[in-house]
Amino acid sequence: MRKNSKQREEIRRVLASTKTHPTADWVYDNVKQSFPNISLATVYRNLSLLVEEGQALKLTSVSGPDRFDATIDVHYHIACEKCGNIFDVNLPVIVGLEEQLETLTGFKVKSHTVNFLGTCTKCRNE
Amino acid sequence: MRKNSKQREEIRRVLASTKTHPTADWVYDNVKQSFPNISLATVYRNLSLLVEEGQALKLTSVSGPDRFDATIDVHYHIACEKCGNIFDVNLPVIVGLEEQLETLTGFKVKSHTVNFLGTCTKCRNE
DNA sequence: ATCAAAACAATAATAATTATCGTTATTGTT
DNA sequence: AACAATAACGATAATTATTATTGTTTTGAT
Repeated sequence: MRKNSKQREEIRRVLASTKTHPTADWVYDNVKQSFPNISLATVYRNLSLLVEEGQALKLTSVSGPDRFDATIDVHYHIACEKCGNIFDVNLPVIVGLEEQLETLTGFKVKSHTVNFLGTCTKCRNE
Repeated sequence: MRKNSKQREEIRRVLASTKTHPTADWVYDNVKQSFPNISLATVYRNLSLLVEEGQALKLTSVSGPDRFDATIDVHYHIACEKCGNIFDVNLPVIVGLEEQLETLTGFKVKSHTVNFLGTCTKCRNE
């Protein structure tokens, strides 16, 4: 049976407070403000729990640590090669893709992600 | 100035010989047949070089080590949650997406990937 | 209030990848 | 063909990211 904890609540809050798709380490640093003794392992443990429960997404990039996202409704991402930041993309979600793929392949398709790579507006002007 | 090496040539050959999107370790094991003394670091080093030169792609999955792909023309992937394998998807590449995104965001867009997650036909029937 | 189990902090362990370093191989130049 | 410069090598240490372990504390159902 799942039990609540102050720490998990705060991790959830910190993650939900940003759109920067932070790493576990970033969450750790921020949760420290209210829980100075929290352990990084606790942050990893709870981020995994949140992902497991469908309350957060784990993103994965070509290099660097995993990132987490409290926005769980389907949306796409673009990563900036230069600054490494990941941004949400406002494109409408492509519909019918998954069904098309199921018909085509016989797979059971659960989800899909679309990831763009490029240079963000800020980095272009530097 | 880049110099050739027998090892790099063999790594390239082994990677091109499969459609399984292997890990560095798998490539290492296979290259060992012709170069028993090769070092894993050499495999990593050369896979990175191939990626850098645009002769291979580095894929990234939600869990587990990075995977490499000698097929560089744009195509999409589907990962099986159960067996962990990654397969090529025969869907036509979506055109115009990147341009649309550039207009929308001011980003310079270089590439995009589409990754499906699901259960492959084989694992469904087990 | 009791008590089992869940969660914690601290930290060791593991997995994946990259860096270092002394040696070997490749390649342009004599 | 021999030479010199340096890229690449193999062995291995170091680093990074994440997960597992362990003894203690907190939670929540009874």
